[in-house]
Amino acid sequence: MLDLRFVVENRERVLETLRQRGLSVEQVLAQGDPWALDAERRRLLQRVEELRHRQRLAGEEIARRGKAREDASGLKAEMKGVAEEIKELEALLQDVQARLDHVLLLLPNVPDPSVPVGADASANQEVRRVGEPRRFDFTPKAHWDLGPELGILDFDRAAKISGARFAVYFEAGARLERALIQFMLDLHTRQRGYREVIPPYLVTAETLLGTGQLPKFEAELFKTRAGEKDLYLIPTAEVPLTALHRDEILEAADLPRKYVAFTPCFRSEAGSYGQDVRGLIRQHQFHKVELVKLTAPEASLSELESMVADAEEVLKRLQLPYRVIVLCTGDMGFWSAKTYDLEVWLPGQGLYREISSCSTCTDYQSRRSSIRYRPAPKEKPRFVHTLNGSGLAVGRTFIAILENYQQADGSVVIPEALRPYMDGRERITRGQ
RNA sequence: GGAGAGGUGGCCGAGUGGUUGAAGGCGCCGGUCUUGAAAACCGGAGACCCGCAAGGGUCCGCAGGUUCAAAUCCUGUCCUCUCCGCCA
Repeated sequence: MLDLRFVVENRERVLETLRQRGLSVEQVLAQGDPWALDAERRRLLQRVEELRHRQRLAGEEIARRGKAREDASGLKAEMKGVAEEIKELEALLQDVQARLDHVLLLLPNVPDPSVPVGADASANQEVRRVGEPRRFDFTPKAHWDLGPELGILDFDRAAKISGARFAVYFEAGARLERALIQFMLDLHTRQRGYREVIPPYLVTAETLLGTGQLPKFEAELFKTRAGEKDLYLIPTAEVPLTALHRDEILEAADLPRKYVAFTPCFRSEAGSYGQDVRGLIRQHQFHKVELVKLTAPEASLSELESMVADAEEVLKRLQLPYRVIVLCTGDMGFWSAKTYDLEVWLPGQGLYREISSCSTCTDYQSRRSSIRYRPAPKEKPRFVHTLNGSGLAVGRTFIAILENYQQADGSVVIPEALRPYMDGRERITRGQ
């Protein structure tokens, strides 16, 4: 969430952010006016603190008179009234605070000044293109044809077992998926300085509140129930990784903190009916290697650039053509201040498709989650900046390999970088 | 799942309802001593929030309750540990 003080002091900027993101100002303010609520909160708080101070002093006096065997009944009676007044004011305060918190959670992050302003994806800007799309002397197929034909992907049986938006991987398919995971983890841990983590895949509502998925995006999540307990399946490892240091104060020397995790991700994809229904593009369950960094505010933007480079390195080594896009204000995620997408070329579909998204969330998540660091000994703690990025989405990388490395006979050549992870195998062919 | 124990400052650990924001120890910081360090001795310091400051407020897992007053009493809840059962 945004800093209350920032909101109070930068009313125009906050309203502008809502507009730039294509959100309705009226609709958000209908949930509560943060400026009016804050004024009310201050008024109540001041009064409560004053009474509490009186109560404390009177307590000491009563104790003193008790020892000295003096009468304190009048003071006690008076304090009873004060205690009641405090209770009443606190109830009011709690209500105002709750309403204020509620609105604050619904305000999105303020975009970085370098982000292009625009209403939707059409205002996104291409930053660079890397690699040349290969020329085919035959018509390249889409992975949803290639995979089943090779016997390594089975959507029909997945539908039988679990319904739409699931896939079964067989043999070389399963092996390729596993090789990609291993390859990416090795790259990020050995050469890019990330610490490997296996986090929980089920998290509490509180954790999701900290990263921003709740309360606004509950529909996208799978919720589980076991007895009295509600837990959510993670939509991305960003959630547990960012939450690792919730309620902690880190040392400046510990920054940047860099984590990489391979996890399955679960998304309900509510509201995407009819979109990307074929193939692996949009599944309820998919694999991702996720990068997360906690940094000092000053380092945020440069760390974002280097994170994008980390994700790009995977594509470069797999020799997949891609482009880098900077998302405009209207297309960015709710809690992001700046986002780069990597889009890989998919010849079977003739388009560039998102395969990674790297963002800095500045202090939006760290404030919600209370993740701080101490700039120097004795100094006041400050909120860290949180960054996250896919490094990469494994399923979509799988797609890219199938489509980019397909041969006229329907086989798929395995990129050299992956061969060590597949027993030196060079090619996936039907029936092997 | 059953039975029990417990959650206090960076860590360990004491705490009779009222100068206890909290003894003591470890660790930490400063000093004495030493060529330097260690040891020893002396002194200092809880955290967070608001505030330029003075100062104020909050915090003994969390949330309620009793009371003039709660770390201390009551209720609920979460978590941890031990034993038993089950299980990858």
